[in-house]
Amino acid sequence: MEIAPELLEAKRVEEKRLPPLPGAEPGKVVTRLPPEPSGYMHIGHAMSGLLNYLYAKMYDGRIWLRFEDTDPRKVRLEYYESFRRGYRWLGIEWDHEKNNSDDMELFYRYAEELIRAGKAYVCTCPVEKIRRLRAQGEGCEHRSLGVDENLSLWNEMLAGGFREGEAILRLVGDMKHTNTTMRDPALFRIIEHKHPLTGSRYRVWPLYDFAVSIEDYLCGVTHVLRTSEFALRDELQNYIRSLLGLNRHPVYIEYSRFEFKGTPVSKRRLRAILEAGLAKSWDDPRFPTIEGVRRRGILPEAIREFTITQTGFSYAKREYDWSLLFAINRKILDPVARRLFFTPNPVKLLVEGAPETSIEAPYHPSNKDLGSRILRAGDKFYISGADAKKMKPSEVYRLKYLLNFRVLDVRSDQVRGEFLGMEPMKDVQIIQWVPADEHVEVEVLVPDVLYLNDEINPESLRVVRGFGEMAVETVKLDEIIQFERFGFCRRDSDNELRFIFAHD
RNA sequence: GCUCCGGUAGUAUAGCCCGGACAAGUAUACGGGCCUUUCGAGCCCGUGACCCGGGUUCAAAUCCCGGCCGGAGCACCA
Repeated sequence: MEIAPELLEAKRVEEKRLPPLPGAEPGKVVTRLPPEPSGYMHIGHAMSGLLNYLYAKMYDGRIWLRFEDTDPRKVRLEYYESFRRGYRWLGIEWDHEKNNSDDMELFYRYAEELIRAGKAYVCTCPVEKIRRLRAQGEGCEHRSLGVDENLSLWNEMLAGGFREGEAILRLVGDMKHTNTTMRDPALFRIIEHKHPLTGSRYRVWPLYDFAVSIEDYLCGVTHVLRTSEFALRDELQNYIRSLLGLNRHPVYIEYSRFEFKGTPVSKRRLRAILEAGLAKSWDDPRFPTIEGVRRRGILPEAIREFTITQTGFSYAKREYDWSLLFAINRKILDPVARRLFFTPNPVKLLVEGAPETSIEAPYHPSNKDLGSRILRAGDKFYISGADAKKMKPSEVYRLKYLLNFRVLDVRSDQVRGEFLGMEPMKDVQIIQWVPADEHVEVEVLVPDVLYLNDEINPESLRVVRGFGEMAVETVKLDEIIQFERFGFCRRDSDNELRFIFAHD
């Protein structure tokens, strides 16, 4: 029985679904993308963002893009854009956008409300003392200050009466709580540093838990999908909201970070690579940054499918093998990528008796829409050095689409053979080639993992040079093609024939 | 150190809540075969896992206890 292939395909896609979201009602789900614009977006952000987006979509809900930008010292304008660009590239469409720094006045009002309710106090202890006391589970003398006194201290903070580090606003929590985040956490601190969006207008900045609690309420967020380092904060954030009468809490789902073997996402370790001179920029194809991953030829659809099929809400540490992502990428690429000839480390080949001719070669073995090109040939060629090296006299090979030849002799700089005919022969090794007088120089960057066994891999980027057939010039910037028997490569430069190897 | 949370093949996961058709499913990787004018794709076959020990039960990957290992948090970062 014949089954229409498109039905099979539909079934395949149908099966790839995220597990149901607890407590989700169609049409009512609201999620959020909460990047901190303090670095370039990387693949971990991408997968986490995708999860939030996909669930919003799955339940016909809405999603916010909300920048968690309340540490002026870390935040930079270019990073906001990095995230917007990254999300867009992934096909994530957000319904609303805002910054936490938009709501400073509101945060101040809520702070005052907390102080008036006797639930927050200004603490002027030195940091070390605060840390020590929190560890010991004991409060300091400021905890018992009166509301009026706290109010005037708070206003003094806002007015600039304290310098950075001299005073913070703290929540009245529970100094004995086993969840240490509940032990009178800091709500606001003073930062004397220009913010890229608000300039010098504010000097008292809310901390994460305070800003997030309020923003998640304001945005009507129903589901928070985030990595596990936040797990202990659910309780705190719910508590802050309830003190403020904001009694609608999201469902929290936490999971371990998404990391790839040999490819750290930590800024510290990536910077070490940069400082060691092993990479020049954050968009290096070996980097897990979105730009790096994109340059490497990974498709957004692949990341999307990967997130849906290979991901789970596991707390256990995980380290994905790149091959898992490559396999998906390859399956997407295979039916649409043009096939071209490339001869790395080329060696000359002379086929005695080969006629002057030209052949038409399809760009794809089965996808005819991709068209074909004409290759002209005489008796002189270049073939891949690796192929030449394997050849032994009397062996028979076929230059793909062109002719068969028998090896006469093999030297390090040239292989000589005799022409055996044009028609394909059975059980003959087929190799790629370019005409000796009609080819272009091609350079392929081959990225590998940055770290091997926890140490910097000094050979994480290889450069392969060789000759490509003339049609390589028709490959557009960003187009991903397959150099036959070499691998899928993306053109990385507009004016040079420089490619980046994705995977085989 | 303290507090949480985990541990299913090399890797990533399904199953665990509600114990039984799980002699553990899938993907990837690996091995073999078929197909193919690519060492790619596709198709077929195969190797490979419930951290350890005890307990509960007719029955445990699933429940309980202990151990070991791993992760996260213990910020005036997010």
